[in-house]
Amino acid sequence: MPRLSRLALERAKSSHDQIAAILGTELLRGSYPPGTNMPSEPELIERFQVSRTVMREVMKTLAAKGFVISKTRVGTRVREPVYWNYFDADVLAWRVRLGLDDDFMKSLTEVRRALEPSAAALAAQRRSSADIARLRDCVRQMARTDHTRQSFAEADLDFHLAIGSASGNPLMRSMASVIETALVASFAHSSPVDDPADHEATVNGHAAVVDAIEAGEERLAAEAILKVIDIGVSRIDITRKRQRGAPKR
Amino acid sequence: MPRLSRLALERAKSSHDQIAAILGTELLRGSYPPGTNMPSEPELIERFQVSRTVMREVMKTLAAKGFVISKTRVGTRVREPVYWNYFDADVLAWRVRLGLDDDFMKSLTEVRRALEPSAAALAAQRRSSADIARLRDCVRQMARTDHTRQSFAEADLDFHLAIGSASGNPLMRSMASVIETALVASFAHSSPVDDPADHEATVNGHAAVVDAIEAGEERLAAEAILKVIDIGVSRIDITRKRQRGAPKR
DNA sequence: GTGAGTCTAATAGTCATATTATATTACCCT
DNA sequence: AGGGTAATATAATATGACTATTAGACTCAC
Repeated sequence: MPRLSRLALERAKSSHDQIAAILGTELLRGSYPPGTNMPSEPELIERFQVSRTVMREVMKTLAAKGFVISKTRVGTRVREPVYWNYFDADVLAWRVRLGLDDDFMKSLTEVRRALEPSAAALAAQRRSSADIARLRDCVRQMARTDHTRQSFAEADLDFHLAIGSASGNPLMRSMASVIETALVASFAHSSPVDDPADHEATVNGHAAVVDAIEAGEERLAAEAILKVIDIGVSRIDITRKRQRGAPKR
Repeated sequence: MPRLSRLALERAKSSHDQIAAILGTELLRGSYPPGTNMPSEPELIERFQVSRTVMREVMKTLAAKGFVISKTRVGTRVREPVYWNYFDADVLAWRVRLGLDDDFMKSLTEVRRALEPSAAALAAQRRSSADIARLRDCVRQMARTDHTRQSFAEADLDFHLAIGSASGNPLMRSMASVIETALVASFAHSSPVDDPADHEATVNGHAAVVDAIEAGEERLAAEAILKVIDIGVSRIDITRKRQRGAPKR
């Protein structure tokens, strides 16, 4: 099974995707202030050296994600950030590539702390045996001792996606798949596998979530997953402080 | 201020948007099973009687929203629903147009019950005076006695958007704007303005949320907004039962 | 037979150009 | 001055040609 780089921001896509990523990143960075116009079609064509067709399809992509809106005779206007679809795999990938600053991580964590306990509680309500089997399997994968940061991150991702599925709510599931992907990217900086004690604690935390779900204990499940999230966050904080104190590169 | 039809599903857009809406709706309805191919470009061109340019841009839009993925020589394949961007204003609008069945409303409510209390709690944490003033103003608007269903729905929408803003979390704000829009559409069926007592209770419920936020009482704010949500849900349930019992049209 | 290489054809991707629709601006007429 | 109208800039749509990619068939050596 070739599950190479689900997390890695894939490279060498079509010219379309590359340009969309470039402009999307620039928009996220604020290079084109909301309410103003993007450069006109001819300018962008000149800049990227592509045909009008490609340029237009890129703009359609950005429009579909809520970044811009094109109107005849007025040009392509940048919309207010409120309308941007942050919950989009591409957008989040662009955002991640821009850097995981503290503010962004904080926002993401807040959303996660809001959603995941609810998802876990719902899972405890429905608790189909298939879902529980899948969750158990995820925990088993996480417990393996031969993990790289990357492989552990993927196992962790699978677990949280499984929670989303087990909630039985397609909207939850959809959000989970997007948010977690971004979150897991942070494992590049700090990972439980760096420390056996941390690893064990993390695995046990996840196992506790499954236990609570299987027992149908909604409240317990919610609390357990909250604990898992907070452990992860504190690890990131610690790592950051340490890096700030003695920057390695 | 021309705030005519923020909720109304606008009509007579470009051929592009119309076709995207049609295909998007069909996808949501399940007319094209995940994993299968969409009709080929020529077929779709034939069906909609548009140029290849337009057809391709429509496909780009659907691809940008996660519905399909196009590859040379294999065609345009429908992706698994997990990847669909439900949290997209257009997608949700299509979904709403498809009908607000019980399952969907339930999913939406579950997400709302997860997110809004957190947003309110965060708002209580930060509680800028500007945000509180804005919220108070929203409540004042809701309290007006000359509301139509539509105008009340918009005032309600504004309130929940303001909560999202006050949370200080751009991701929360972004989700709020999408979810609420769909939710508010349900006011077409049942609205607090139909019953003065209901109206008053609803307004008081919202005011209580603002009070809690102003006082910095996170827990209280979360509980208060949960109550507001649940009142709305029970109204919808009651209306539905009544309609089922004695269908009016 | 089996497997590695090669060819073919189907399909989306890209390009270039022309025409049309629409909104802004400025102008003109009353 | 006001309201309609024409000029104009810009994106929207159309068309047809060419390119790139790759699934699937086909070939051939072993």
